[in-house]
Amino acid sequence: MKYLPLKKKKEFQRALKVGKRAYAATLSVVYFPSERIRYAVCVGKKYGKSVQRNRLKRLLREAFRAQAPSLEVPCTFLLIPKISDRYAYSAFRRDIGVIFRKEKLCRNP
RNA sequence: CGAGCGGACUACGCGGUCGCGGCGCGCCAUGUGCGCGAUGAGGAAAGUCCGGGCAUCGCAGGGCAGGACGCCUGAUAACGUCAGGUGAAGGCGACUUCAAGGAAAGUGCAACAGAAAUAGACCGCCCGCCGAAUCCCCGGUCUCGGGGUGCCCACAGGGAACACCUGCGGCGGCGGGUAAGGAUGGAAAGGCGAGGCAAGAGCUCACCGACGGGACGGUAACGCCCCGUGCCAUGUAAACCCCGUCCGAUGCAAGUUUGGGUUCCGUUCACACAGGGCUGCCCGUCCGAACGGAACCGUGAAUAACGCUGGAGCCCAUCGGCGACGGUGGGCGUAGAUAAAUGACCGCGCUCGACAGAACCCGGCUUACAGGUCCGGUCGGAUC
RNA sequence: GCGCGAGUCGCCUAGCGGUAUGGCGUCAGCUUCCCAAGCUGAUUCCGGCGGGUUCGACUCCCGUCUCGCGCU
Repeated sequence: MKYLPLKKKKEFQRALKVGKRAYAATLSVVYFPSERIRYAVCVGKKYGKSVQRNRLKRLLREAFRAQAPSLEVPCTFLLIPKISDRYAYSAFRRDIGVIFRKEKLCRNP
């Protein structure tokens, strides 16, 4: 099962317009229900140079991929990390799980 | 052994599980799919500072403007790059650094200090004349008037004399000569020594430097030697500029294909000198259309495909060359994304892992960088 | 990706080869019963950073850092 990325600028604008927002310590999430599980990460130039940005995107994708199988309701997600000096995989993975439970999107309470 | 110099290379490794990009093959039978296989960032991929390829502008032509470069010879597709030399500067040395043409083509600038700044004469030195020279104040304004200070000193000779005359010297004034010396400065009209002179001065001479000419060596920059000229001309051209060489513009968001069809309406400029393109301007040259709105069918539209990676390619051997590099032969197939691919976890090892992520492609430059490996010189110390 | 521009006092600026100008601010004094306003004086920058050219660089040249803008 693949998780599809969002690509077009219009899709991002639509998500930001209709989606619900949820927050955790290391990142924010915008989501709305859709037919399949889709996601994107938002990492602009303010997060650093290309090496730092690529590293951040890899960590977010890996954390999302680890938590996604527990989802019950298929949605489209935008992952927006908070700016920091150090980014950790374990913190992203934990906070994504926290948000899923808080928004009642997964089976295990 | 210590210190230092130059060059080349490398950029954590191995195993396992789950994932990512495009590619190939297979399957389910077309979707926003599944499986297998090999493959997948750099020495700087960076900054975008130069040079090219490639593409479009009809051709890429001439001139002006503008820009870049600047010792010589070579390498190269080209370069502001590289190699080998020359010169200058630094270092005991290995070696390093240098935008290194022209200042008698012209213009500009040179603060402060200093007597004087691109030329000059304040002091000084010397010669001549003078001692009612001269200096100060007020008025006037360029011919001056009034008031005050002031009739120099020492020595020698003549002389009755402290008068007066003469002489040497000092002090002061005026006129002239001079550019040796003078607190400065980045720079003071070649330097230094001797002769010469009233005092001085390339005025004269030796040496060094500079300039001009010639011979020799070198492809050349240049080196070296000889002869001549007493020497005139500060610095700055990364100030304007002059000389020589080179440069058409725009850049893959270039550009090509699809991006619809029919009907109607409107605007602009034309049927030769107006408009538009090539170019910032001129010459020259080319073109007949361009744009906007409405209705119906159709519709993925900053999209899709191409450009997009086989190229001045990389590696090895050999030959030519001091070298950059070139020739020949053999081998290799090596990212191609587009919200944009290398990660997470576990185990082991060690020196505990820096700077950092392709976006059309190459050649350089510059900048960032934890360490590690190899090679070749140098200096110092000790021992033999 | 490609092409441009700017960094001067705590803030905003001027100047563009000769040790940096003005305003706001801050501090002190005068004025007032006190405050504000006003007046007077003082304080503050060695020029984003590193080299080079020059006697001398904020200024000219090169490199670098940061910030900003344009092209779809």
